Amino acid sequence: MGGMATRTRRAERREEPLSRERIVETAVELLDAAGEGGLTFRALTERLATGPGAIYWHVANKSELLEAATDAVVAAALAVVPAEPAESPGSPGSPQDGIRTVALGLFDAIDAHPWLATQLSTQLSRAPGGSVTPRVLESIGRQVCALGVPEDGWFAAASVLVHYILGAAGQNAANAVHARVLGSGLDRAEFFGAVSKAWAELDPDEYPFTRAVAGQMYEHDDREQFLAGIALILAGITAVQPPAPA
Amino acid sequence: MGGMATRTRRAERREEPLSRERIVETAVELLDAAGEGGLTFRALTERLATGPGAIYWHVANKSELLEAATDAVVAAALAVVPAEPAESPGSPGSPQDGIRTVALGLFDAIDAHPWLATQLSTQLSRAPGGSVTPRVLESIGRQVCALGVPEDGWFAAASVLVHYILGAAGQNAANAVHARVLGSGLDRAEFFGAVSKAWAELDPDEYPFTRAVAGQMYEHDDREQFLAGIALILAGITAVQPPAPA
DNA sequence: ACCTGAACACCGTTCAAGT
DNA sequence: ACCTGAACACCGTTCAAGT
Repeated sequence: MGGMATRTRRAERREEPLSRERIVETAVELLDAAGEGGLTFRALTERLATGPGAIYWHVANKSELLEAATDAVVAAALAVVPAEPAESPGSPGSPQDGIRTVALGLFDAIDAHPWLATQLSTQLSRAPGGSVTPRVLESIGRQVCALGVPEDGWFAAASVLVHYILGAAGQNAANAVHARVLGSGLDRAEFFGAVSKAWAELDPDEYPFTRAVAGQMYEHDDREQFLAGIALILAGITAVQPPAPA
Repeated sequence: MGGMATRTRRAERREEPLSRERIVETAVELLDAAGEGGLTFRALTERLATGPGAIYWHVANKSELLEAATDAVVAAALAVVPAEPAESPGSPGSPQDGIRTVALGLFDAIDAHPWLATQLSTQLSRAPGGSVTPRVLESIGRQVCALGVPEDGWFAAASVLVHYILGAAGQNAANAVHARVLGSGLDRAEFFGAVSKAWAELDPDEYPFTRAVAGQMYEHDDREQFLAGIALILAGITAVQPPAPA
């Protein structure tokens, strides 16, 4: 919607009136910048140049604000994946591709907003009346259906997928944060070196598996590893319920 | 270690000197009683009849205390499962049984201590130097090995299992807490009724899967549902890597 | 070495008062 | 209807001082 005079736009981002939307937007910025501890009513009031009362006029409390922030980011992340998986027969995407797309969409969203991991897990459990649980459930549920899983297997398949995606993506994001915090340059190597070292010092009799897997854990590409887990689950889904006959 | 005189035991639980162990023990009690919000240095000092400084002498800060509490409970939960899965050829437990045992052990521990779910997820990501990550990883890793999975598949298999177990158990525990809070009597039905109702009111075009799965979600036994997910994963593990030839 | 307890900086939330 | 900002109750943590 172009304006004719650039002058009238001088108000820029200043003084647009406070709104729930603007508050949520600012909350996301604070969370991105400093994690869960960065979202504070003081920081919010400073950034929005108001008092706490103004915020409480638009938002009930902090947890509602967190829920709204989570929902906004998740909705944006899932908006990219097409609603109808592989609609036409000749279309390029298999249901498996659909699941990978949704999974990677959430993986990347959590990578970009590490606070999402904790928040999503929390809200999947609490606040079932909220909008974020149905959103996530629906987006992967559709792909599960498209896979031809019979109805009584829907819940198990969706559960395993959701919990794995959230858990693995959360761990990846946390690792990335650690690496970032430790310094710049060879962050990643340093961080993983520290972990490997700690684990290598474990008692070989008590922790043989952990020691053996320590290297494997960080050697490969994150997304590749993540997708290996998805592949395992997909194999399980189709093994439990043989694919529908053509 | 029997004492001869019962009189000398009169000190009972009173006035045993403050120790890190006693602090952690009390922390677990507070967490069990009132969840994560129940663990406070004020509550701790009151219960232990000291000042905050005394606690800080034995414990560095709150997050170290949380980690210690988590480790204590997890260690106790995993102590029941035998270290060596199906050692002798004729022994009753298959590797699959071993995995189910570990999974249910964690499931029950989280059910008994709902705060464990969040804590475990957090500590699996952060604090890789801690003791709880190796403990969990090792206990299910051994079973994965026993399953005959080749070494390059260890990480994926263990990842999927750990994340599913923690996620699903956490959700179950949260549901149980909600039901408990809502009242007594037909708690569970009421709580799930509320969720079902909220979901039934979703737009049928936008949320067909969520609506369809809502009933399925709460109809069946929790543990049975949980084990269905485990079965799916086990199928995936053996499908990706065919069982070793006899 | 171990404990006391006042004090500090900070948090979410409320509310009478303004416009 | 929407915003201000002082005030409240509570939090984790510190530290000089005791024993």
